[in-house]
Amino acid sequence: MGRSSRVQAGENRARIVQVASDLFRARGIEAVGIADVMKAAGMTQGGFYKHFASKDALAAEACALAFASAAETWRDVARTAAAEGRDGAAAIADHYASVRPPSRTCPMIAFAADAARRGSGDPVQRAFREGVQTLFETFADAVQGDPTPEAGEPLRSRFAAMVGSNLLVRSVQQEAWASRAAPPAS
Amino acid sequence: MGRSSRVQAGENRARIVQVASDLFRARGIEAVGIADVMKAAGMTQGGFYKHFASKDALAAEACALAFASAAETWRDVARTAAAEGRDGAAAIADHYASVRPPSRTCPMIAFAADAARRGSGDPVQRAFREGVQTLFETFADAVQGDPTPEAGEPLRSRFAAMVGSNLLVRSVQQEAWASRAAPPAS
DNA sequence: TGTACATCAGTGAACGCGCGTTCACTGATGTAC
DNA sequence: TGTACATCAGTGAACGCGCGTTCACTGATGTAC
Repeated sequence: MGRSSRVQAGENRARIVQVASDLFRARGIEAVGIADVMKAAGMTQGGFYKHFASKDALAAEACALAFASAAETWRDVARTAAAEGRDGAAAIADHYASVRPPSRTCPMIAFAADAARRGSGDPVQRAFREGVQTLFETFADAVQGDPTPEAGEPLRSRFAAMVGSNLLVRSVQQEAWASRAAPPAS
Repeated sequence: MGRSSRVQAGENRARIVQVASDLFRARGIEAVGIADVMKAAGMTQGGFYKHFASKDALAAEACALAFASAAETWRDVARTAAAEGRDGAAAIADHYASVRPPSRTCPMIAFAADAARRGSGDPVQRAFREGVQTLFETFADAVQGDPTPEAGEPLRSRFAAMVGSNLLVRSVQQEAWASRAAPPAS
């Protein structure tokens, strides 16, 4: 096999990021090797450095993609709920509490420990910070169309409670920590 | 240097667990090596396996110690608050939100990702689950003496919000995510 | 209480392994004329 | 449109390195008499 076309190379690069995003979410950045990622993308590990300067550079892009993917799902959930007259933020919260496969673990939970241990200039830290901001804004936008804004409970607290509950459910692995019944929605 | 006395050996073992607990909380289990732990405990790495069957076995004990240490601090905080007529649970929440050195990172946050990725039979997972239970009970005990139990907000939600807020503050590294002003208390 | 011996906590070097990264090479793709 | 050459995406093996773990050894501690 010789050189791929530029279009193919671009597709290969995108697939590496996509596959890495899923693997890092499921198993953590440290626990996944370059060889694992490249194999899952259908290539050999030698070609990795034709696309990325380092594993950290890939991690930053994969982290950003995970947040972008989650935000898009949230928007869909809120839009569907709004179309049915339900509260978008409550729909997001319900969706968020539902069980998902490891590759769809909330990126805030999957990458929090890594982000916390990296300096503020680190590219992964930056992707994490921007990703949290995006998710919070998506959540806030969904609540603004709500005709019954529950006064008194600041939005950030609701958001934090949602995240904290999910963290405890996933890590303790007992449903007792779920804040509400998980719907079968994906 | 030859053999240590049984008393000294016991002290050495306890010091290894204590030092590992701090290092694992600060940097994560994977990022800390046996050699790091032993060096911090004032010994060489060869002696490690005279005390523990594996790194995982140490991790489980270190995790349990971190939770026990946190729970003891919470009890002190609640006791002091109660003696001054303040609400114990609120005092714990204030303390919890305060900035601490990395070695005093909340064990729920430091070990959550690891615990979530381990099976339910794993010793670290077990230590984590029991530790969360202990912290929650400590929190609940502190609130029971509260003459003004805020009705409507379940205790688990308050607890989850506290944890989620802390997770976001530490990982995003921006104080905007703090649920309340952090007091200088240690 | 002393003495001779067995035990075993701790040392320091080595082992195998998997990791991130590098590199010489290949051959299809892209470019210049 | 064809042809000759340069480019470079991908291959597969190798490189150092640090990790968890093992091991032969040491000598103070603990034990038996």
